[in-house]
Amino acid sequence: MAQKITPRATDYSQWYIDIVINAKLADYAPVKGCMVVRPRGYALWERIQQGLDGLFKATGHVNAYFPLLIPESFIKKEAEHVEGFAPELAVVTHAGGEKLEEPLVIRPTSETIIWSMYKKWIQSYRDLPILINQWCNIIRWEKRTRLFLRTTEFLWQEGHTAHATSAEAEEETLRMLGVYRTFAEEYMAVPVLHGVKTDSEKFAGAVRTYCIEAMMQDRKSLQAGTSHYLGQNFAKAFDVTFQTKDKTLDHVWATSWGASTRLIGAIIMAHSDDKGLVLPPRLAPIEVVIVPIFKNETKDAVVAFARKLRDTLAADFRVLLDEDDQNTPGWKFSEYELQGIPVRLEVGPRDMEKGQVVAVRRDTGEKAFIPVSEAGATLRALMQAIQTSLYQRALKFRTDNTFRARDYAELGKFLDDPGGFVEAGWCGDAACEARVKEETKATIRLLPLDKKETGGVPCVVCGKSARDIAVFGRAY
RNA sequence: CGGGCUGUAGCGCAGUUGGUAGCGCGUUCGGUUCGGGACCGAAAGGCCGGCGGUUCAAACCCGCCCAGCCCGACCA
Repeated sequence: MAQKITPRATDYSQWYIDIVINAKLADYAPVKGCMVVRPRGYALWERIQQGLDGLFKATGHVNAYFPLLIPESFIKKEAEHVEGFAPELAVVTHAGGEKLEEPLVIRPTSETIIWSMYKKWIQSYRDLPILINQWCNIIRWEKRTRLFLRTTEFLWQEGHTAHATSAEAEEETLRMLGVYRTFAEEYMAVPVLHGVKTDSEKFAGAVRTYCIEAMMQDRKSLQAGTSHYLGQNFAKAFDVTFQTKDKTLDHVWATSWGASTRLIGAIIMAHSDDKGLVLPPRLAPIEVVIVPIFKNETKDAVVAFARKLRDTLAADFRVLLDEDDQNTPGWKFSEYELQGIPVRLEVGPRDMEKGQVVAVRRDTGEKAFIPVSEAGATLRALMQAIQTSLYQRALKFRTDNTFRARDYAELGKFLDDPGGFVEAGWCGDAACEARVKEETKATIRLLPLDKKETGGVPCVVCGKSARDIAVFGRAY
């Protein structure tokens, strides 16, 4: 078979690539570091978009669109911002056959162009808050790329909000972090830690960066969403002020938050197995595939039966009926397992006689015979069970691979064997953080938001009293 | 951007001391099949990643470039 998935145990990286390519989620593009999102990958992205967009709208946000091209001078206005992004910028220097007066940066993120506009739109506290999100593509020139996880161009959403007070902006930052957390856990079935980044890991231009982090099956961490409290940094850089209720002038307070097609990588690496993709029902573009099983003489009857079943289910489920008579049922079973469709229904002559169908779960392989009359209700329950089970399994995996290190030697030991998240005391000094990174390749993924008491433990590196319990891990 | 591996039919690979390329799967056509990746027969499919060099002659030797993967440095 041409379609062969390298087992996870043999080569995890190759397994991931094999899934993406063989499940036809994406393919390599002619330009280095770029990928084509194929229809099956894009359908998944559309499900993600719908889910997130619904949550954004429910929290009062609206969508808009800002340009791809940003004057180079804009990027340079916020000192930290330019320093952070300079190495990964793609810049247009020529257009219309002429050299441009001012080079145009292809957006790596849109804070600058958006805040240049907010300056025009905001005069009074009455203009606030502004709660805008945009869905778009961005370009960051990456040295080392991986399908969905890190590509030169990628799709994402970026929310940019403007507020009258610091407290309001802080509240918004945390609200959106909560939205990401809800989405990851309830839609993607991926449990996440939520917390704040250390200064060395925070967004260039932010006061504070919050994030959600998920553990993949190789025990590495994947940052799945970020929410930034920007303070007045961009308002000051773009001179965006407003008149307050008590007639004073103040700079506007800001947030920004984003999640990208990387979420697809998270879903793949959290749930899939050596047979292929495993998708959470809530986000699966197709929830149920019906595979009719027939011989020439039984084909008409079985297909008619299957079509009726499909038409019944179509009202409540995203369902596909595969009537193809060239591939064998066995071939189809493998193919749809590779594609990650949560439930397969097999219907053959024997089932038809008994008025039943065979339901097979993608996640466990478990088979059940269910009466056709109860198919809808049973499927509904099955989807819920799969969704819950995927989450619980991922949560157990994370719990089983989260450790508490008492000293530096233990930190290194846990990171190497078996790997995973390691909680340890941290004094807050960047030097201690840097030493861990240098010597173990692990970073502080976050400082948990639901703060754990340090209990008087020392910093795992220097031994001074710890300010926080930090979560260390190797990351994508 | 450094170190390593790889690049030959759509995919996976073979190709001897340099002599203009082969296997499996897939594809197309015909037929038989069909409850876990079916079988028989026939056929199509190649600028050997690209450019340059050595040679009477290069998939093979040399140089440069490009791409992919892995390991580092940098990042969603």
